[in-house]
Amino acid sequence: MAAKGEAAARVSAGRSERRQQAVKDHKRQIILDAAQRIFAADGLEGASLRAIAKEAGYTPGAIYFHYANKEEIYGDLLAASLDRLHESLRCSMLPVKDPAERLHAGALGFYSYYEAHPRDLDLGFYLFKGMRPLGLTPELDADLNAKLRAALAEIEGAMREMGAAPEAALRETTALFAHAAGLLLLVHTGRIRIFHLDGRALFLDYLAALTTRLAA
Amino acid sequence: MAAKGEAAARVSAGRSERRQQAVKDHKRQIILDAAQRIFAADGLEGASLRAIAKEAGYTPGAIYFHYANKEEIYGDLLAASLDRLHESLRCSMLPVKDPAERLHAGALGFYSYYEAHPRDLDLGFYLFKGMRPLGLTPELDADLNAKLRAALAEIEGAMREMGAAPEAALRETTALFAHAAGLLLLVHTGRIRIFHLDGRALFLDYLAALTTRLAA
Amino acid sequence: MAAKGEAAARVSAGRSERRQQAVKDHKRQIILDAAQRIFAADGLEGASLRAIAKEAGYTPGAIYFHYANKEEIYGDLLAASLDRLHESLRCSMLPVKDPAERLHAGALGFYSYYEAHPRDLDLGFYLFKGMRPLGLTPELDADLNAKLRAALAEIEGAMREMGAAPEAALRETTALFAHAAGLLLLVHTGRIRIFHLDGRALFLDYLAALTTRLAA
Amino acid sequence: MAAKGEAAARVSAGRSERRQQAVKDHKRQIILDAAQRIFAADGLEGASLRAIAKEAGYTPGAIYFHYANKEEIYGDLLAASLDRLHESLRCSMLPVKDPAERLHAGALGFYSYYEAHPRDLDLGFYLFKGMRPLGLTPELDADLNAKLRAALAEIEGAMREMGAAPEAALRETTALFAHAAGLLLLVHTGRIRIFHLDGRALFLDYLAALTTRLAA
DNA sequence: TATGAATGAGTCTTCATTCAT
DNA sequence: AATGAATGAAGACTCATTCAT
Repeated sequence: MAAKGEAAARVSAGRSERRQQAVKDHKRQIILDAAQRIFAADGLEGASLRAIAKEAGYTPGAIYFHYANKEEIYGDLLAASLDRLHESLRCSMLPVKDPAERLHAGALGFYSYYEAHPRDLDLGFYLFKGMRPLGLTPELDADLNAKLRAALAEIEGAMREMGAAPEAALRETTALFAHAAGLLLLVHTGRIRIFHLDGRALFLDYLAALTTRLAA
Repeated sequence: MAAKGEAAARVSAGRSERRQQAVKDHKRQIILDAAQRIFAADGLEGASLRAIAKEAGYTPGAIYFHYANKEEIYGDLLAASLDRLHESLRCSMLPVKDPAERLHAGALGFYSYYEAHPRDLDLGFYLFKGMRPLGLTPELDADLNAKLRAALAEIEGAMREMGAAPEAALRETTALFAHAAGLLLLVHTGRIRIFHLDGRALFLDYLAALTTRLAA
Repeated sequence: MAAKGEAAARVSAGRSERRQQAVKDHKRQIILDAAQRIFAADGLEGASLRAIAKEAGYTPGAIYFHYANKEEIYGDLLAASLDRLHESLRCSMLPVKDPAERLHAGALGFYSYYEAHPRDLDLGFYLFKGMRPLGLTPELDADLNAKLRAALAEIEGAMREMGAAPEAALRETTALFAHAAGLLLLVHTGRIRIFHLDGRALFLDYLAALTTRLAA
Repeated sequence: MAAKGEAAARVSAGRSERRQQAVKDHKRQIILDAAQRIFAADGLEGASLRAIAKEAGYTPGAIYFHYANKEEIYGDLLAASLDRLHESLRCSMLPVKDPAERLHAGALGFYSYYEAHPRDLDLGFYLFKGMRPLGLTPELDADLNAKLRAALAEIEGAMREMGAAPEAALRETTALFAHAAGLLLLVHTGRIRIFHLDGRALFLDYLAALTTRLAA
């Protein structure tokens, strides 16, 4: 009877644990959504923990039960953003059969995603405020890198299907990433206006040259 | 004799004015240097007026005699950086006769400058804190843009000497700028490590493709 | 039994809430008292949030948990003062039966209150720093005006009992208020000394004339 | 010859001194006018020495050659205001023959002056920030009091011509002053609106009662 | 006489974080 | 799990005043 009871307890504990975990995740999500809204409205610097807490319907102190600190929220926010990016790429590439066209779709999808969500790019690079090793734990950092790689792997894959060697595909994907990021920086900071040019047009130019290169 | 005395006085006044101006500039320079150091150590966000003043050997209030506000210091810092960039490009391009080689020298000089001075790139883009266009007055902003364009004009010129049409030269210069910026972002944030690649090598790849393109 | 428990819980919750509210009010009171002391010592302009916080045994930031800003403290201070005034008037008028005598008691009580608390009058008029209507929110302002009117209504009531028409009572009350304020200004600034006269004596003269007027 | 030379020198010194004094006064006047403008625009608290200096075309430090400190400027400002008040009263009373009418004209002139120049009343009472003996030297204070008395003496004189005993005239003048000041306080702070009454109308009521009193 | 530079103390307010309850 | 309270350090900026030149 005792064993039975224990087993039941264990099972019950398992269920209860799972439920608790679900509740926990849900609350984290609520905070995350609030952070996203605040962050979208006020930017990285403007978003204070107080504001996020308020938006989430919590007091500032309560946040610390769900997140160790502000950086962790940012990490989660970035992870979610990268997941959305990945999903977006998948959706736009999946229906396309031809590898070259798939590459085109994916690359443009990448550019478009960050064109539409400037803050997300900001978030992705916000560590670049002077190299301070701040924030993110190595694990979290590794996790974020993996997510980014996973998203870019879609594009890399298309290149390989086009016949690119693995190293070449990696190099071109990285270069593509850098090019898009650089252009978006110009676009979002308004610096592109100096040149009276259009970021998307320039990106299409780059894509055209890339396709030629890969075809050769 | 009276005339002579007046003339002397005028000259003396001119000298004194010039001296005063020189002293004034020198003081601004001291503050600017201090800002540069603080800024290099703590990043754009971390650099406080208090810290800058302390580093410069001033009280916070004293700064306001030389600069109207923090933004103005940033503006000056960026202007100085762009001037140094321009000077650096000129030095590395001037001795080179062949246009293609000059382009190569200039482009690499551009990349190298920001590779060596990560904060300067950060400074150049620091408005990208979430799209708020705040900060720099329109005049200052225009001035800074002009300085950037002047520096890039060196590279643009080389392209034109290689036979590129004006619009093409502008497009390619902008793209080059964006590509370098994107790569440097990857490098400085350490994100390049995800791909186990070298930023400079990637930039050289880009340059090679560009040269081919312009030659065609 | 469950119902009973719930009921108990509800009661307990009610008690706890009430207790919390009491604690909150108490803390506000502590700050208010500190503000009153600082304010009495250094005047309205001299009283800084820092000083108030220190006097209250708080850090400056802690004040903002209890008050949104400095103005709100002033508002509370003034509200408390007006309540004390009202209470004081009630106490001095209540025991007096004869309307004329009650008016006399009330009016003199009014004068005496501000004679004894110079800063409170200052507080009441502190918006007069050059007509800028800033400060108090409209709601708070309305609330304070209501408190003042409530206090003066005691005097107005006595006038009406003496047979004054409503409009006359209002006019005379307002005039009485103005006269007292003007005299107190002369007294507190020491300007009354120019005339070698006594403020209270002058106020009694005014009261005598007023009584005659109302009797007619 | 020596004597003659000395005399000439003395005379010349006298002239030069007088000229210097005139220049000095003129510069003080320039500062004073600037202060008046700034002060009218920004109020007592808002007017900073820097702003006044700038408005006067001086640097802050230069002000200290003409005024010992800010308070002294205020003192001069008040003195000038009181002179203007006096002049204003004289102008409005002089043409009126009948003493009762002259009193009326003077009293209303007094009210009107401060009604039109709210800041001047503020200035006159600004010491009332908690009794601090700040600022004005005893001599300056005495001077200002004399100016005020001189202005009010016009009104006092009219009362005496109406047959009032000296003490009664002084008392009534002081009371009139206080009444006007109290009403103006209510008007300028907007507090009069609580009562839905008009300051000037109330003052006229007061004047009517006063005239009756003095006629009796 | 005037400037330009500097001081030093001060202003109010915001922040991420901690902790007793 | 959450609150309400509090910390303490920091933020940019302003002030009247002084003083060498």
